[in-house]
Amino acid sequence: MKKRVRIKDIADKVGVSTGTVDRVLHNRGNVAADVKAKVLKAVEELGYERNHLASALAYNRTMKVAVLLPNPKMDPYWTQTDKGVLKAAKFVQNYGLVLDIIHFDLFDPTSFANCAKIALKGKPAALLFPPIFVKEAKWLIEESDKLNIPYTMINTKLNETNYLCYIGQDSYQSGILGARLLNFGLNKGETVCILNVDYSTKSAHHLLEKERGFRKYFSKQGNNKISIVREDFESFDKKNMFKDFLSDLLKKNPNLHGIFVTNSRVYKVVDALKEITNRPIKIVGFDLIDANLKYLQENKIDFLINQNPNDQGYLGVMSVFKHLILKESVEKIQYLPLDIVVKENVKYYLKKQKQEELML
Amino acid sequence: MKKRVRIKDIADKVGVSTGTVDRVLHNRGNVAADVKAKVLKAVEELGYERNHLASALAYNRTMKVAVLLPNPKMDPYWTQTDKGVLKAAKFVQNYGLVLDIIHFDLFDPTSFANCAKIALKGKPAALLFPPIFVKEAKWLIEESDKLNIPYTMINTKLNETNYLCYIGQDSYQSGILGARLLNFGLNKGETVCILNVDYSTKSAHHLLEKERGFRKYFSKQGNNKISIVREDFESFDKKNMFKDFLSDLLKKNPNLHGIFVTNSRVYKVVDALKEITNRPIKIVGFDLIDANLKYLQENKIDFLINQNPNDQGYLGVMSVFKHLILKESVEKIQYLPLDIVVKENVKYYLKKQKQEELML
DNA sequence: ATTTTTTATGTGTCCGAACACACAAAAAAT
DNA sequence: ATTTTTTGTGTGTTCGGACACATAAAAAAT
Repeated sequence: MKKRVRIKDIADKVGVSTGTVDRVLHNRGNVAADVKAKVLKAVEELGYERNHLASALAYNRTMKVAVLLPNPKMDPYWTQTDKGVLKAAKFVQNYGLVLDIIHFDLFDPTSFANCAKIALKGKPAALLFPPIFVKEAKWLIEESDKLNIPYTMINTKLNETNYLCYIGQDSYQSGILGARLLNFGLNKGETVCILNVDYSTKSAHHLLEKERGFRKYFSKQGNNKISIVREDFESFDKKNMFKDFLSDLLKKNPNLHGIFVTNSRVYKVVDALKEITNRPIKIVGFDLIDANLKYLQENKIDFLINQNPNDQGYLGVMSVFKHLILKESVEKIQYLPLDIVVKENVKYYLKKQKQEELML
Repeated sequence: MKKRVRIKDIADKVGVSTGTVDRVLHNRGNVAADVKAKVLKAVEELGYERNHLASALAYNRTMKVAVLLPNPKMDPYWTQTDKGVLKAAKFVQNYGLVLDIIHFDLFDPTSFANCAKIALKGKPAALLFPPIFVKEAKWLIEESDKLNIPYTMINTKLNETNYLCYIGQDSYQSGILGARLLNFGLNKGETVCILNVDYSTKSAHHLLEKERGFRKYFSKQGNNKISIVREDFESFDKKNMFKDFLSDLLKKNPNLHGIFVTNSRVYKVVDALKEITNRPIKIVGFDLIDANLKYLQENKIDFLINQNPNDQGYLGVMSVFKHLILKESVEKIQYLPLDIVVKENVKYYLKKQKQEELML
């Protein structure tokens, strides 16, 4: 196995100094056209590839990347994303990328706006944030465009913006997937329910997309094998009310044998159901939170769909890394994988979530 | 965000030279006990972490890792593993790990033995191989133990060996998973078939484990809801024979509504079935090969279970990297994730297979 | 024709860590 | 007490690449 080609090797071959090769490689100018051509040819012929390690070492300056995230203490979902960011941070710091992680209040647009200002004040080389608050995010995007700072958006996509990369969940597709799984388990003539619980405006878009996907799947099948009902329940903490609500639902739909819970609150559904009926009902929900995992183990939840928010953070940072350090092109839209999780394979995904350590 | 602590920083704090700190960090000896203690304390206090980039750069020697793999041209499965290895190779070469990839003939033990000899002759710092041929592999293992060369095994585990790490598929668990999926789709009184096709001794162990897991799942359920039959078909290329075989199977089992194909030949089952019956039969098989993917898209295969052989190669190399370069401990047994793949989420896994590029 | 400016190229230092070498002080052998 | 050996410590060079600086050659301005 031949050893790696260095700048020096190219310089020797062409008969110039390393400085000149360096100028060519970085397009610093001040190189005669013919020499430049010769160098480029040698680069090609020898198959030169930059040594990113030495490069990062010599470059010896840290680029700052401002990362805006909701305070991880406020929400388990964002805790995960935060962890993913932190893990990536450790990796990229070797290459001189320093993350400036700024936490804002998930429920306060003003807090986001303030943090955005702070972020920009630090003169970052790139930005990473979820544009949860549209108005405030648009301001940030405008400023970034003016200052020519690339930004990666996660979680929520704002169209008609000039982002480097978007990383997030594919809600529509996850709805389709949920339908697919329930359809596999249900028989002709049975009814399935799309259940939105703890409905809030912030998640409304995602939930609607899931419903749209869900319905799309069945309409595509075209056989009317299964009928669909949709129900929302908002004031969710009132457990008794919820039980009544579900009892009512079951009474009205005697053939209801499947429930698609559009978010992570699926455990609450199981909680309530087991006290009011023993009708076999197949249940599909989202997210590997502890309460859900417990019921998954007990076979009370059939499938959990997982879109690891950890990855969202990790990949977000990596997109910036690829752009800034490796200077490679970045795929503009990256949807998180939709993992189908059952009791029998859950351990692999939990391990991944806990460690995700294979890459340093 | 504070900048990284260097060896120099420690040296300054303790009042010694960088050489001394270096000696402490590498346990090179020749350091006074009290000085060593002080250095260690400073390391702790300042939170020093080695800069792997600079370290690899300065170390400036390549360690060779011999990788024994079946010739990738002979088998799509091993093509994948090979790719995973190659990808990891590119990553680790920056750190001075050079892979010496040696291909042997998948069907020839002598070839493996010869390649093993070649591998050892190169005086590698570590070994990576699938111990497919037990006798020959044991010889290699003995030699490695004598020479004190660490080795990682992939694909097949040889017990009572002193391996650094084993990475492979969890066949038993994948059998359980297959049962779980079919059980979800089948109704009381229906029959399911475990079908081994293209049975060969080399894969016998894996197939038996899958069957064991499959049966275990149903016996655990304990409700006798589903009855199980097991069938083998060996001379598989004879398509007409296979059709007759399947026709016969269907006739004998009028309630057969599920088939668990224990390997990647599931597409052949679909091929044959569609010409002899229109009975609805739910089908679960393995591996994301093109022929299977086609039927997955057409809803003729319900689930494919995927254990990315790519990962096997990648993680195998990384285990050696972690051990040799990062000097971190390595998890001894790493089973590959069991991905449940349906038409609706297949694209994520294909993408992963094609690129798997997030980490350089 | 001479001076000034621009363009092209080479040289040297640095990044953080690894390790060879030099050398003093301490310990052991004479 | 002197010489030899061992032990402890500091210095200097190196890895591959980035970039500041120096300088020579060519082009432009006077």
